[in-house]
Amino acid sequence: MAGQNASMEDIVENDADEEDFFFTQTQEDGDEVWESDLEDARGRNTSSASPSALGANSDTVIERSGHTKYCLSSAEKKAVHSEQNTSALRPPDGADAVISRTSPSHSFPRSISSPQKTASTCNVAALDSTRHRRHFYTFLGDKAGMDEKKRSREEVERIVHEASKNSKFFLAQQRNDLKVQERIQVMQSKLNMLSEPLRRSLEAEADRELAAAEKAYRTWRQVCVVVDLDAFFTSVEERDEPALREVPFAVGGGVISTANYEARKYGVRSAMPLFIARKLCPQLLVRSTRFEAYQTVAEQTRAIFRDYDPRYRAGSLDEAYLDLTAYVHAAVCDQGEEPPTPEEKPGTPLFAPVTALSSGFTGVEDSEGEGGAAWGAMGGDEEEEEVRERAIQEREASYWGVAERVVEEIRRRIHGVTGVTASAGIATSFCLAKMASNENKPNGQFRVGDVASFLRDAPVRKVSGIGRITERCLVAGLDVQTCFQLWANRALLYHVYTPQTARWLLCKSVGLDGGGLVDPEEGPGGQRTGRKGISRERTFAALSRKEDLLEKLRLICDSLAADMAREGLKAKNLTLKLKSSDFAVTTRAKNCAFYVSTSQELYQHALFLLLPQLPVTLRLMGVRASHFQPKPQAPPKGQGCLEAYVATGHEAAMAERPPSGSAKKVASPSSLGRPPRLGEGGSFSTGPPLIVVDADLLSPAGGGKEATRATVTKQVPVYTCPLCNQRLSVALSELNRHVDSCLRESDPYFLEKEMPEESKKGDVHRAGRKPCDAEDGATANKKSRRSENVNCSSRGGKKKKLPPARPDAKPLEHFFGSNSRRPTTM
DNA sequence: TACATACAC
DNA sequence: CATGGTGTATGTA
Repeated sequence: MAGQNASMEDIVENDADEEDFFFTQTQEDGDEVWESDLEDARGRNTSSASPSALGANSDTVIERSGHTKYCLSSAEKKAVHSEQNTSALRPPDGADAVISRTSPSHSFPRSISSPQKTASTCNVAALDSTRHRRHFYTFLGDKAGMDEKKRSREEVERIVHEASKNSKFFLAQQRNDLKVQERIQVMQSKLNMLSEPLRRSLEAEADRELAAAEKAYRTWRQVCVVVDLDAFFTSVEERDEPALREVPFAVGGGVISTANYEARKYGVRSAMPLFIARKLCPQLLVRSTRFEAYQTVAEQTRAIFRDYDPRYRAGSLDEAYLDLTAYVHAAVCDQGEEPPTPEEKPGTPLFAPVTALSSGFTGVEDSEGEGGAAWGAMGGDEEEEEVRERAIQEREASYWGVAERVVEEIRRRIHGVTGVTASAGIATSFCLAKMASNENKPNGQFRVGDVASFLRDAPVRKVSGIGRITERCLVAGLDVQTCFQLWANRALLYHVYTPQTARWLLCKSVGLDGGGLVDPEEGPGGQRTGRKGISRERTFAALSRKEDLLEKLRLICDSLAADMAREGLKAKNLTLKLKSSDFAVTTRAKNCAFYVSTSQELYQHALFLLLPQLPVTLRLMGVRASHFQPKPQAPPKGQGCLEAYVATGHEAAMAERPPSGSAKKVASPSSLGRPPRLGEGGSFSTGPPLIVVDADLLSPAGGGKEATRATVTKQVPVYTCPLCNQRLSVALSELNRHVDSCLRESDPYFLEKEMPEESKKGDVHRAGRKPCDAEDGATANKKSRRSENVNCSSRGGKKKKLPPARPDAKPLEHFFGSNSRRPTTM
């Protein structure tokens, strides 16, 4: 990837402040977005392709420094593909630079590029002058497709900038950038205070942890493979309509999901808004997504993966993690050979021989001479050792050769069955395989042979899990750009990051999975944890009017409830997400007293979270449900509600209850003073909002966990208000009043339904709770909104937590009023 | 627990 | 004119 290499150097070396804007990069090299991780219905049927059926006809093999690259066939190969990063293979000059930058004497004490500033004194201009601008452009990915560029990188930058610079989005990005900049300043001042003794002890700690991680995770024989479908969405479309292949083409809606390689030549990228894409490439052809088709293809590929690793993990529709160790071992044995044993290559700290590195030592392949001793002591009979060594290397080569042919076969089969090409990475850990899968796409594969040389010059950003922000912190804060530098500055990591994060970074720097943080991509041992949450969110043209916002909320809740019903989920925790028209994001969460699942329940609780935030002008709302009710797996027979309640307390009783709908009266709903409305099924969006207080919501929660039903009925009951979670030790009539007041605040239509018109307004906020906002009444009356009243500019002032029972009126920050009444998009 | 952030895709 | 949606995890108070 000569082109890629050039761009990376561009990024790394070009500190010039030639641009007067910075822009955050969202996603540099993902091919696809918008792919939710649909349930991987991994079957356990392990039909197995014969290992001996390996394709032995790889067309292209390029081997250097232990890395091997395969190409399916040159005819199938896209033109954009080119050489791999050669700088990683050419240590001398690059290595020198690296060493000098990271030698202890340089890394401590830290020199700081800009004068010490407290975070509060930062301003855009000052930050601007010290900025590595190029990191912050959006959509300027350095992937293949740019090397035959019809548009130069500079041109793309200019166009993107032009289209972005006056947008609210852009301003929001700048705000976020400032925050990150403050973080970096904090990091730097922390580093300034790092004493040499402390640095040494941190380094020792880092080395201890790394040694432990090496021992626990380093493998030399595990065949980890990451398979990734190329430009997935567009590839599927192109398969069905080959003419699309020849023209710049993308799949997406308002935002590009995937651009084909033609379009990428123009700078069109995933996550790029369509209007910018059109500026870059006016003739761009855009289609909307056809998820069913992609899903079908994904399932076809998964059937193939299962043949090689029944425990494979699907990272997404277009990505899978396979452990081919067993398969490859079997294949090697089938060839009448003997796979190398683990003992033949004991794990060794990767960068440990620093002195060897600085003197040009490049790793295992250089097993002759003095450097080799660092990787495996050669003792005793030298000649015998050499013979043994050679035999090992032969078996080694054979082993990985088989692995590469297996992966090639997998890719060939994928292409044959689905018509879509795939790229793959092969390595001894998944994080390395993941990095490698990007080395040689499209339609190529890459094996990490010599880990040290692969990582030495690898930009930290290539590590899955190190994103834009972390990269910036590492580069600007620690002057760390490559994985090797990450390792070399490990003491600093332990100083500025939490031990957990530092450990994780350190592990990645040497290509180790694990390290404490759970990697969503890799996952420990292929364990699949059930889903933790489910959410729906929607962007729309900015809205201010209360009834408009509530309408959106209802639609979202309807949709979420449908999804939850489909999966049989009931949740106890709800999070409301708001994005104001200026792109500031706020979340508000609450625990519900009881599990909720219906649209009505979701709506009531979400409303309770939303109302204290009003007035706001929003462009997005979302609701997330989490803390699910445990699924009734093998429900214990004969154990009724009561026993469960007594045995394990209220929670267990909740869990044991039959699904909604059956008898569950605890407190009479009719006692609320008005007729119960609406049965179970009705969709919320079909009628006006209705208040429904499920009988379930009003169950008494006794004075303690040990309380039984019997005692509850005898004592003064303690109720939990279903909306505000307040525990009330009151008579039922008093409870009813309380609930009414909660409802009054959470449902603007309540009064219309319950009271004569006249009495509405003055009565809205009487229940002893702080009014959400003085304007509520006006809002409900469809008055047009003043906008200048809420500009609460206090940055940095910590928000007080909102006690669920008495939410403060807390308008969103950066409220920019808007009276836009455009038709909504939902 | 609640909230803000970061990340992947 | 105009910048997405779903899910996971961590840091912090």
